[in-house]
Amino acid sequence: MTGDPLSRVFAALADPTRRDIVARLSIGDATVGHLAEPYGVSVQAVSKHLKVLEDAGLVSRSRDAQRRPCHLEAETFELMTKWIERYRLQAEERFGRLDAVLAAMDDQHTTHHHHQGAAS
Amino acid sequence: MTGDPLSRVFAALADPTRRDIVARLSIGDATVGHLAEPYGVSVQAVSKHLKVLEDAGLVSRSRDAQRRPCHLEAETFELMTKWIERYRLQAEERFGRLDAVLAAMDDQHTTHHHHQGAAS
DNA sequence: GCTGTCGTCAACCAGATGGTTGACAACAAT
DNA sequence: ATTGTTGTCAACCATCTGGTTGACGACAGC
Repeated sequence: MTGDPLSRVFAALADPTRRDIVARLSIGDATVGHLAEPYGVSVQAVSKHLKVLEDAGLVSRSRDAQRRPCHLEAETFELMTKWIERYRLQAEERFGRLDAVLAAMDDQHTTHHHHQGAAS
Repeated sequence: MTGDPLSRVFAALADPTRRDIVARLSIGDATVGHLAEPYGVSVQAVSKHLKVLEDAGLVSRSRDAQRRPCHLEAETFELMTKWIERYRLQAEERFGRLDAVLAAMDDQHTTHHHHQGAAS
């Protein structure tokens, strides 16, 4: 809708209902009606949310009779993570803490347990 | 201001001017007037942007006489990256592409070790 | 003391956003 | 062909957002 692709992605995820929709779609595809159930909002509102997510490239919709199954486009997340990592690392480096950050990231990937409070 | 912390962070970064401010602050601290120069907006507008970034926990401001040096709080980025990675990995896993994703991430870290300039 | 600079606060405005309700298109089922 | 289900479109409304201008507070220098 408005602005550049990166702005659309960030704006799309700035709403808790839309983040929740993304969370549910990460489990598996779903229809609009199915997605609308848990929230206290109308189906039209959810349809709008899905349009925002679709414009951001985070969701795609196909056809199945009168249903519109929604599918999460996970690749779009990289647009954000690339931007974030770039400036986070740059800032961390200014404090000479780059090594600690990289170590924490490696730890995060190799093991799935919660992170240690090494950052400070 | 509005909503939960995660929404505030995403909303703060949904604006290109604010992302640009973050990019500049990743190079080093700066005053409000100094940050306002490159954009065709008033100092008051930039002051508002900084308030949004501060409310999101992405920026902190100290005092130096009548100046208010702005400082990037890089740790707050983790709030986002954690959320993003969680659902991205979950979605990728559904396609059996988890191995490829993890490989790409490892590659990203090893290249970062030889830092700056290459990441342009 | 005045004067100038840096920044915030307050009021205002146009446009976007998130929600509602009502109408309707597309398809399935009877 | 009529009925029911699924979802979108359109209009409307309240609130938020990003910008403006004007006034003011805090501080440095004359």
